[in-house]
Amino acid sequence: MGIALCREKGKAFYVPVRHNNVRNVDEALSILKAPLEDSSIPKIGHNLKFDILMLRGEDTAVKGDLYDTMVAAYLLNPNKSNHSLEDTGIEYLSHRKRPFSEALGKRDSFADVPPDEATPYAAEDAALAMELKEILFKKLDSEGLSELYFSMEMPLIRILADMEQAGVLVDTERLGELSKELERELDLIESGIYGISGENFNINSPKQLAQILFEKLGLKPTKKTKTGFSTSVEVLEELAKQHELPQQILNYRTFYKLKTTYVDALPRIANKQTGRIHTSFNQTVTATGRLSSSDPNLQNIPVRGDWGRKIREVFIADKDCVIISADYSQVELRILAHMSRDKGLIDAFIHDADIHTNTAAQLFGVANEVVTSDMRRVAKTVNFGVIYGISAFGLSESLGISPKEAGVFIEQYFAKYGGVKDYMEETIKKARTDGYVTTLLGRKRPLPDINNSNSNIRQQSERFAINTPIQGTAADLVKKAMITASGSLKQNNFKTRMILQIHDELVFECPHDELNRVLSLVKEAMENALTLSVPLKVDMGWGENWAKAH
DNA sequence: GCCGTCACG
DNA sequence: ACGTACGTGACGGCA
Repeated sequence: MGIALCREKGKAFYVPVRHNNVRNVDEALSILKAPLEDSSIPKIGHNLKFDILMLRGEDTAVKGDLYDTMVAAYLLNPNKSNHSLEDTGIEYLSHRKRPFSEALGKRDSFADVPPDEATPYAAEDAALAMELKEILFKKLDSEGLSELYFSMEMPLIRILADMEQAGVLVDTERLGELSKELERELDLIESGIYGISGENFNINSPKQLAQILFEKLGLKPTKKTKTGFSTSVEVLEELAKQHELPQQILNYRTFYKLKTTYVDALPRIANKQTGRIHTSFNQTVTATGRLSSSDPNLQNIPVRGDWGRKIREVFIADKDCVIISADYSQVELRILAHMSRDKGLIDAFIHDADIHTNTAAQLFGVANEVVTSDMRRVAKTVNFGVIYGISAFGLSESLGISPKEAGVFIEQYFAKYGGVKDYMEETIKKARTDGYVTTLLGRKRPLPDINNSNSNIRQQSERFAINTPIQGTAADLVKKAMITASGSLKQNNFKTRMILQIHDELVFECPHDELNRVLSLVKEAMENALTLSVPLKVDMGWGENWAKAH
């Protein structure tokens, strides 16, 4: 690896750091350390979080303003699936850059690329980033996205680097025990399945499973996929009413998923010395402004059921520390209340009502006191549906009723929440004229198909138009809370580290003696991240592991 | 490399 | 008649 530098357009250099077969690398780094740590010198680069983390490994801080062309390109169009330097160069400069894979050739690491080959490649990177910076940051300005970049996304870069570097401690020994437990469980279920089926087959093959279910046993398929008959949860749950096999398949799938994706995968990734897992928090992936997490994804760790608890118990705090979890209560519905200005919804949140019970009372025309759990379940699904850009079909699918019946619920909802109805119509109308939608803090998502003549495609964009301002504003809010919280932790010289973000939840690792002060600091940062027309509510918990913090 | 499936918010 | 809930990432199977 190394650092590519660019002093002026067209003139760039490559400084090898830890590059194989190059001597004087420490000398190279020592020359660079001063300017890198000089906070009056801005730093330009594509994916600066990577460089920051790499240089931290060389005991070098990167100070000063960060002009990250990857993050800039993302804000300009979050719909794009990748914002690589290659693609961004082509899009904004028609500059066809030599791809990284080509420079790498058959070698495993860039550090093995001979310096006389690595230099022109890396220098091109640096020069391109420098050229892109001029264009992209002018464009951010003209698109009204500069404020969002400089006050939110830029500070976030270092915070995400901190979180990735901190990592999260896992009890690898306990994961080993859980793996054995799951192994035994799976063996048992597997034999049972073969017994019922009368033959051995690959349970993980949807194709072979479909053959057994729908041909051998003659069960009636209820749903199709592109490739054949579906064997998904909904289908198997339906089939379970007629035959004992589908339920066993479901049990098998659940345990298999937990074992392969979490229990067996996590210890492989954990640092052998420290036992900590270091995810990547991706800042330029989602269309709505959320973060994503990968390698491993720590935003989809199981939480439901006994096994969810067992798995979250392995995410533990270091010696003399506790895990703190702080999550926003109903944040998206509160944002909907604020943005729609719907009187009933705002009123419910001001009085801290149980929002789903409240909605149920409205939908079924009864008093809150007589709302049944079934009515509440329906209302909860409707509330989710509203945020997703509700459709009769979608609601009918998730409630297991006819689209006609679902349509009645939707009509009833809009009759009671007229503000939400008007807001949605206005949002779609504005999206049609503008060609994009925005969040409360001005994040944009272009909707190129909002006027498409194909109604399916157009309606999909209409759902994006409804959902993105809500989901995206929630993302803005959490990011702002992260910046405030991490700033306060730093200012007070706390040892507490923010270690995870799961969309509406922040997780901290906190020494015992800081606990009370950190609890109030975090709550303050999160509940006051934005001032809305409804209060923001944060639930907090703490304990020796992530399960107990909930 | 895509598909189906399923873990999370 | 068509095909639809929003946003992700990882796994195994299969071509």
